[in-house]
Amino acid sequence: MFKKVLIAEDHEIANISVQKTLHDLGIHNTKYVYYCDHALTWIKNAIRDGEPYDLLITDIEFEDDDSPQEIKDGLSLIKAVKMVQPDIKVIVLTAKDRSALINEMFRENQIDGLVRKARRDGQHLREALQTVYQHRTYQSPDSKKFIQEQNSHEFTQFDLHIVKLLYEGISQKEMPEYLQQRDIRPSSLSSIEKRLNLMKDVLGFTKNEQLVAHCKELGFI
Amino acid sequence: MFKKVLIAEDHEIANISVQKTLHDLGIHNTKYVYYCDHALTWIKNAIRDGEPYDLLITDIEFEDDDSPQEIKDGLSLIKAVKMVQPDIKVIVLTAKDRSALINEMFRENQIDGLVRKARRDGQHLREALQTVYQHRTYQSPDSKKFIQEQNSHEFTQFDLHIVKLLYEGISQKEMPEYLQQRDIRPSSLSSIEKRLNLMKDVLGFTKNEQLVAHCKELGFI
DNA sequence: TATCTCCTTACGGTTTCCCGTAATCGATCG
DNA sequence: CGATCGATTACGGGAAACCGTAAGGAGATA
Repeated sequence: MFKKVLIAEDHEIANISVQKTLHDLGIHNTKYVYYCDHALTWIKNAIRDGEPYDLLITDIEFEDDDSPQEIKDGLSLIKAVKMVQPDIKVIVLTAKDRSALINEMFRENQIDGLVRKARRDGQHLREALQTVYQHRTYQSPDSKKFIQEQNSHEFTQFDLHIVKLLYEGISQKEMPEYLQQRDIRPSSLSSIEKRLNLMKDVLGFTKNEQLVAHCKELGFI
Repeated sequence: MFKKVLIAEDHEIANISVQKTLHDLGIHNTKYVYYCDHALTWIKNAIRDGEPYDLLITDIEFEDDDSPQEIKDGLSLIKAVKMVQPDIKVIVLTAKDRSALINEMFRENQIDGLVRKARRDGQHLREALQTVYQHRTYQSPDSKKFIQEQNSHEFTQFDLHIVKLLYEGISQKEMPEYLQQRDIRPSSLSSIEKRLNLMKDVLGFTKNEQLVAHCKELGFI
């Protein structure tokens, strides 16, 4: 089993449980941190000392507080960590379902396991630890189901831009101007309308309100 | 300190930590359940056996799964529990900030403590346990701050109804019909428009998209 | 260069939404 | 009973969004 594990998770309550789970599995050399920046520092120091971590368990969403951080979310942390230690195993622990981002990370071999914070998450974490230790990838059942449901529409950068503008209160009529300023193409009102229609159609929505709420909920914007 | 505590929390990882926290404080007579219905049953049985619980620690959001439940969320659970045991102390543990609902529960003396799942939530839970045991109420600092920020607009039932309809993809034009069917008043298009304007005005929004996303994010709908 | 195709843009008619004003209703009070 | 005030509803003009169709442009191919 893994020997040396780093846990990056801002919620103290979640952090305690992960530690306890590892402890129960006989992993005693664990370090837990509440900030991404700290996580990266510990990873680097461990390499410097010739005793690198085997595994990083990290959340995705980290809350901002009064101590400003360089790295603000788990995905950025993973990228930074993989730069300095490409062979480290990574298990992601997340409350939200961000299928698009997560799928991409799996494809790029940036992560080895995904556990969604849900009813049986403790069990799933144990399974993930076992599976990833055997050099296989793991996804908790909830997230698998969700990803299957969810692959109905692949959002392009353009899609996300216009949804984000909607969320910021920009009217469709004003959008062409905004998009041109940012050198985003296409930029015409027609294209925006067409694209919004397509998204709503695929997702079974009738109103932009639903689309914006949906994207917000999934963490796309 | 409390002697007998019931924990209702669907996430196994959160549940483990709460148990551990209680254990560290010397509270060993704890029961943890993953469903609201189970929680109510245990409360009732404890009363029947003459050994009622001192304290209920409960989440608010419970995820649906394949085992259908009578009580689907923490607030309903609290109401049901208070019916059978009005003197039980209640600490709520929640990830989202539902200031309106929570404030109401505090006012009605339905809950004694509120801990938001955040960076220092373990610490806050310990503080809540101490404070509530002394018959005082407790709110974790995050939630206090949030409630202050948030009191810009007090959403009425009517407000939430129309926002919810928007979220469901109903056009404003169709809303009067819906509202009349459900005996909600007022129901005219004018009233709906006026109310939407007021909400957007207070919150500094220009579009319904923002309003819906905002309410969704705060768990109002 | 001519042609075909795909993507983008332009345009016009219809619906919905927005917003101000005026009429109606209902309860309270002198 | 009439007056008054607040809340609700009705209405109408103008703006934005919606939707189908047609025109324009860039790239690929022969």
